[in-house]
Amino acid sequence: MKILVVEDDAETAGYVVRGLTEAGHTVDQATDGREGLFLATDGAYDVLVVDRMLPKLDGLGLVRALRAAGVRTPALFLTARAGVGDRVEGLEAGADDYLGKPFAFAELMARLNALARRPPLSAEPTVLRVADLEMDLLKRVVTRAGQRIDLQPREFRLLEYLMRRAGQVVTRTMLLEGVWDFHFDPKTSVVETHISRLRAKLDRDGAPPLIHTMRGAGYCLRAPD
Amino acid sequence: MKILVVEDDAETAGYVVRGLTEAGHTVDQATDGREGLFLATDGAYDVLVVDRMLPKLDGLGLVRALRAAGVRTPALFLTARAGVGDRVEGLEAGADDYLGKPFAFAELMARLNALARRPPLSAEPTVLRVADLEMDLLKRVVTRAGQRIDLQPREFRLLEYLMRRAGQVVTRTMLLEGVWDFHFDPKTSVVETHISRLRAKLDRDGAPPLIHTMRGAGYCLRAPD
DNA sequence: CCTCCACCACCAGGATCTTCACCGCGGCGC
DNA sequence: GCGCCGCGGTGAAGATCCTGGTGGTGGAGG
Repeated sequence: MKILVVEDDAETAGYVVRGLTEAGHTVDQATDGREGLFLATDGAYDVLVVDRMLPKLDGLGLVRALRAAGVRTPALFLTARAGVGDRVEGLEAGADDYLGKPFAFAELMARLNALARRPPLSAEPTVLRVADLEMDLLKRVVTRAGQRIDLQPREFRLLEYLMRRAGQVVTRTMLLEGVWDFHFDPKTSVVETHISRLRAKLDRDGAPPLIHTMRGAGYCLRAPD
Repeated sequence: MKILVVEDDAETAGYVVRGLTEAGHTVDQATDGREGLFLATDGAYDVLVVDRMLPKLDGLGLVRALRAAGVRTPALFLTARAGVGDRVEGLEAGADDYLGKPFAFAELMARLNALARRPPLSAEPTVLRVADLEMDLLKRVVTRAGQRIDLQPREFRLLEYLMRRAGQVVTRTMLLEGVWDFHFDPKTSVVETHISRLRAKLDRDGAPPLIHTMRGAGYCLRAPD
């Protein structure tokens, strides 16, 4: 899930961003309304978390502008007080939900899931499987043929990305964006390096390789025939 | 299904009773603890819905009295506050589940079904166990390999949280929220400090470590392989 | 055979975790 | 009230571990 957090208060922002990141989401951050609007207009987010009061352009204006631009990404407002008046105003502007500060992170998460129309925890697949490779997202444990494999955070993220797109070709650019949050080409072989490390761990004792190189295109995780 | 609702607030009571009746259940009602106890003692109910705060005899006392009288009908507490402290208190008294107000009727229904379906013997576990580590919630006693370990209140809370989620990764954010009731990032190493203290007590005489660091993710309480 | 791309061993910088000493606050006994 | 004591939070120092960059090697494809 890709989330944009627009919040000027560094403390709140940090807390939210950290929590969302820990929960395995990709998070971008903006500290004022103008920047938020700029980022949000590309529409690549699943959901927005927007502070009601912001420098340059406040939350209300931001969402109104977004809607006017035809962006329908659901937005949740963070607000000091969530009185009825505020709520109406916010909903008219095109917000989808409200959360008063201070709030419990768990509640934020639940509401975001609801907004993004994701089934809450229960239905969320907690285990990814490709051939004899398993990844348990809750336990953060990966096994191949029942054998435990431990991965570094980045390796884990990389493998998760690949497993969620098993059978598809995944380009280097996709990986840089999805796993590294790089929106540019670092001109180094970070990706290759990590693919290499991952292979070394996955195919340890002569197991058939799962990660296939698509020369000139990218990589593909697929069960061997 | 036969259900007893003990609730003094007429509005909430009406809401719950109507919903349950419409769902095809037989519902009795009491408006204070004394009356509730009187009705519940005949044990003819499948499940009880009990407000935490009641005139005459509060929910805690009611359930305690019932259990003392040998009635094991599962009980669900409705409560304004559902903090960890309250929960522990409630569990000690013999409640089986908690639901904070305000609540969705669907959730109440789901929880009641779960409670009623539960084999009566296995009431909410009063003892948590992970490998050779045991925590008795009633006695507030923790032992490792039979050896008593005493913990400070906060350490106890932390360990309880971890044990209830044994095998899963628990993020720092989850801990701050669930154990400290912090809804923000304190930007200090409170969590780490207490994890450290807990480890020191748990793994005293060279016992294999139970708390595993998931670098970049959080911690995980798990039996060693 | 040549070129380009992919692979991987190695390293240093830095992020993250661990531990420790210290201190404040509140409870308790006097 | 007063002072002691113990719990629990703070912050910094040090250990540990990750990770991205570099560059040489090897193999695929033309």
